[in-house]
Amino acid sequence: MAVAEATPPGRDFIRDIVQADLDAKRHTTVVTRFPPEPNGYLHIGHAKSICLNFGIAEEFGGRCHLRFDDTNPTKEEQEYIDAIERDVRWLGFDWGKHLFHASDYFERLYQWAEDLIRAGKAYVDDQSQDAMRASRGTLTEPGRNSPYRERAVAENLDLFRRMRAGEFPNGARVLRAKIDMASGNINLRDPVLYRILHANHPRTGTQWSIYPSYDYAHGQSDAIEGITHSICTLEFEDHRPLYDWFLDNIAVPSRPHQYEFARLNLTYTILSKRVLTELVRGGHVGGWDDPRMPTLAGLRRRGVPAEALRDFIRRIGVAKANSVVDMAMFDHAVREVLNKSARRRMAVLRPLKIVIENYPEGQSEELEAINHPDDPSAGTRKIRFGRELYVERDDFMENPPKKFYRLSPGKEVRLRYAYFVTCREVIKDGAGEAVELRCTYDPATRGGNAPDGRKVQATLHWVSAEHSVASEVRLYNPLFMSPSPDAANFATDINPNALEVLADARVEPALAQGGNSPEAVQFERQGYFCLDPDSKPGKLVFNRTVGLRDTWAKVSGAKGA
RNA sequence: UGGGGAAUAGUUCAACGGUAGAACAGCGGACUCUGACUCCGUUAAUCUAGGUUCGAAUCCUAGUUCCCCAGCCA
Repeated sequence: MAVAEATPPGRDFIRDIVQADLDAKRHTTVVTRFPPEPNGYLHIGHAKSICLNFGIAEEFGGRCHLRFDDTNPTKEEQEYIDAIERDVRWLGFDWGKHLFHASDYFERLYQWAEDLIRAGKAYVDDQSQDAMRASRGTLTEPGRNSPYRERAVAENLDLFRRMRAGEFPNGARVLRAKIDMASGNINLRDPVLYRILHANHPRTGTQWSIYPSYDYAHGQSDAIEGITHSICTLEFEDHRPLYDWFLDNIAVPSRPHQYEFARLNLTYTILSKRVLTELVRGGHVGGWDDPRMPTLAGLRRRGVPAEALRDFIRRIGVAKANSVVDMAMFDHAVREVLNKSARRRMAVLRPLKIVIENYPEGQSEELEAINHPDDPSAGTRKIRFGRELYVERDDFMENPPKKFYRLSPGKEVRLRYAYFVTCREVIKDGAGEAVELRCTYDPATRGGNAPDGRKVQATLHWVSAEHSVASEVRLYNPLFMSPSPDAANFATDINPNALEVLADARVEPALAQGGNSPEAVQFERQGYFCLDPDSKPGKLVFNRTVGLRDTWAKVSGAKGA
């Protein structure tokens, strides 16, 4: 069961159908299923399907099954099975005892295939794959009947049993449904029900040497489980007549119906298992859980809360029109959740040293900082102030443009929770790069307010040079440079700056306490971050989940940091 | 040129013969010890052409554009 959503679930055409079926008493309970093939990791596109299927079951008081569509042992692995279960749970859904596999039904599917043969509705075809392709016809021309199409029932039965017994090599024969080689719908041109595959199946081992096709297995599996609404993506729309054909020609225990919706697409993102697999295998990313990946594992490691993902899915709705959702929509959903929950901390990503000349050497003091501006119960913490500090390099400009509110020579700003400071002098290296600022502070502004009421334009985050902790910070940008990347040429579109490693960041000591808790934090004025599992006791690694909205970056035309 | 789908603000989704609305993005402003958050305001759409109707995004006709299908993948 998912945690309660802050906002009610949306309405969509599928929920309307479910409601109508319930109203018309066509069903008493709703049963849906999420049917992943364990040949890769789940991604954000699957999250849409998961939220739809589990969400509907929950809202209408029904149930949702997790069913592995494991009909192709040449592509499926146990690692993926485990990852899928982990990811669905993390997303916030529970299938209870309703965990199934298409392979649970192999024997029944096989018997039904024999039934079809006996009824003269299926036959064993000896044609080569090429010959079959050639006789299938084209989009505009009908196909031709196989020379084996009128084989006697007894011979079909014998050959099919021998296929099962493993007497023939891979590809030697297939079992096909006898439907209509002239159909305008190519799925109905005598589709393959079984192919010979001498392969080791993650669950059934070498017990089988023939495996059912997706089309043959899916609807019947639905029927066995009593699925009422079998929800899938648009590309299966023209498989529906075949889905129905099997259910109409086999003595199935229930009669499910298939409905199709448009899959999710996101700007700057490719959601194709083939491409994601290649990204991993080709070493373009660190793994399936690389935070640059749109996988649930990657998003989780990046720090995206499951709640934000669910909320995002709810916002984008469900329809039948192909669409591409703006990544900004996703970022917004993430920020919305994190803004409410994340504790505030200070961290300097690209440090620039400042020395407070009128602050006593060898001295430091504690100041109080609040942990969450909108949640007093989050409490406060102490932060250390001293003579030598770090501020963000981007917060200083020697020759600032008009609207630059931050530090520049002669300018006074506030250091958050601390004092007003004024930049007096810029120390540069040989290349003319500022390496240190000499500043003064006003002791009367302790805590951040001036008794004389004078204002400053900016408040900067900072850390103590002595007390802060050196850390690594990893910033993430879109994996692809193009807003609509082409899956066929993805390699040339990979963004070389998708991962930016900041090796010399300095974070306030509070971030080094509390061990490796994955809790999300906000680095003030920067974004939301979480601890990466690469962190070690002496070396913390933070991932930027998403940056804060940055109006200044837009105004200044700076590239997104 | 066969079969199956889809077209509404920049984007995603509503409106189910009766005032075209929301969210995100954008723009302007208020507030602010985060150029964040929050709040206020605002720009902006029915693929085209006919028809039916008192009234059409919705129904009809004809077009246009886009997506999917010729795996022994799912």
